[in-house]
Amino acid sequence: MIENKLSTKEHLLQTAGELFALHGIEAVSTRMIAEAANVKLSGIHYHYGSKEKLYVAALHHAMESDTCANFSSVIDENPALFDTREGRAEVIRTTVYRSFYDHFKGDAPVWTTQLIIRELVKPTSMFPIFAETQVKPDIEAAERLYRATKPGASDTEIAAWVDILNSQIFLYIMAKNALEVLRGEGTMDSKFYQGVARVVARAMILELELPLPRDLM
Amino acid sequence: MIENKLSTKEHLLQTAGELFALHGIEAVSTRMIAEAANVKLSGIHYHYGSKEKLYVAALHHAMESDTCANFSSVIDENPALFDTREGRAEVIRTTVYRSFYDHFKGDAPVWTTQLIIRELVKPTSMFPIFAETQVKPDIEAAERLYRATKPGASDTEIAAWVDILNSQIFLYIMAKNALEVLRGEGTMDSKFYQGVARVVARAMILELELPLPRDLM
DNA sequence: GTCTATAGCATGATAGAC
DNA sequence: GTCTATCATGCTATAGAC
Repeated sequence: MIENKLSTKEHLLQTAGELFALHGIEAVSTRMIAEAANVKLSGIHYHYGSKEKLYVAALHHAMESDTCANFSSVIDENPALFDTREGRAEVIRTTVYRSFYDHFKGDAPVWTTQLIIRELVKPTSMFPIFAETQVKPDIEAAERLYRATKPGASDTEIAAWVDILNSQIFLYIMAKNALEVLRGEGTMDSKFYQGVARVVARAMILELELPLPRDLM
Repeated sequence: MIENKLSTKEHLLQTAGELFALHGIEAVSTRMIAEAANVKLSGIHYHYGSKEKLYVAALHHAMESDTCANFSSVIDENPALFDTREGRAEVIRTTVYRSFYDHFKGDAPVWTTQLIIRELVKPTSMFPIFAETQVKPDIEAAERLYRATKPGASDTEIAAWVDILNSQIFLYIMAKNALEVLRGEGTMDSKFYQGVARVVARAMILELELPLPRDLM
């Protein structure tokens, strides 16, 4: 494959990104990255200057290539759904199902989303950018959706409601290993996440007192 | 205060436990611990042998002194509630409210529970003990509760349902700093957690199609 | 751009006096 | 039990030949 020939710099970014996502920035040494990428240690500093700049570059790349669904993107796709109670329930169902699918599709976990999620545990200087471009639009869309049904809802109420979805994705990404030990090896498969999406969608729709779509009854 | 005079060994355990809970084991050096505890570096190795053994001792202490409510403890306290639909809804409400209260009470976050939660992200050799003594009883109690209402429920369905509660606690402990940046400094207070408990309890009760207690309507 | 060599520092752990 | 060294190792980063 001719396309497989990444430049040394791109190759380093990919390799480092995977390692950072898997173990966290502090647990990954430049020597580990160099060995995994089959590049000499000094190559990292030649191409990126420092370990931290390499991390920033990897996170930047991850944020740019992230296309996971959220309330904002689903509503933008079909704004008319917003106008009826049935439509808003459908928005919730679609957002939940697509979120789980996008985060956990395929056998290999997507390192780009893992890396982004890690910013929540130990925010770096990049976190404000992530918050502004990715998180804020999602939260604002969810607020509009919630208040379209319950106009007097408080910020706390809405935050807690959105976090039903976000926290579960966060848990399954951050604690995947432990949960597999707990519930059995190989149990965290795509069928599991599909079942989870169903329960989460039901819970969020019912909490907002919207009508359940037929396939969730 | 005479009672305040902990032995050097106990004092080290407390100090190290707080630091491990706050920053994670890898980000805390033995020198940091020694300085914070006002003990010489060699004292750590004299009393505990190694950094890892100190961590194990701190985690062991945390697990022993953990008394956070869960489905198992709430049901044991009043088994009669199990028999009616209204009672089971009450069990859920109580478990959710107490869980949030126990994990986030007071101004100072409880380092013992934080330390335990961290085992989920990077499980150590202690994790199987934690899973067996703390997690399994809770999960089994939740399974009985769920199947008492929906006898044909799958393991996945129940796991997803229990994780509505567990994941939210996990998120608020692991990502507290980031969420405060996102939602405003000082917004993650006890009033916030109370509001969250209400939403989570409503969602879990409604998802299981049980009747809402009056104060959650 | 890629290599070898090494500087400069922080880490976990130990030895031995008191 | 507590102190002051000190060791061995691994880390990030740099210098300079090719």
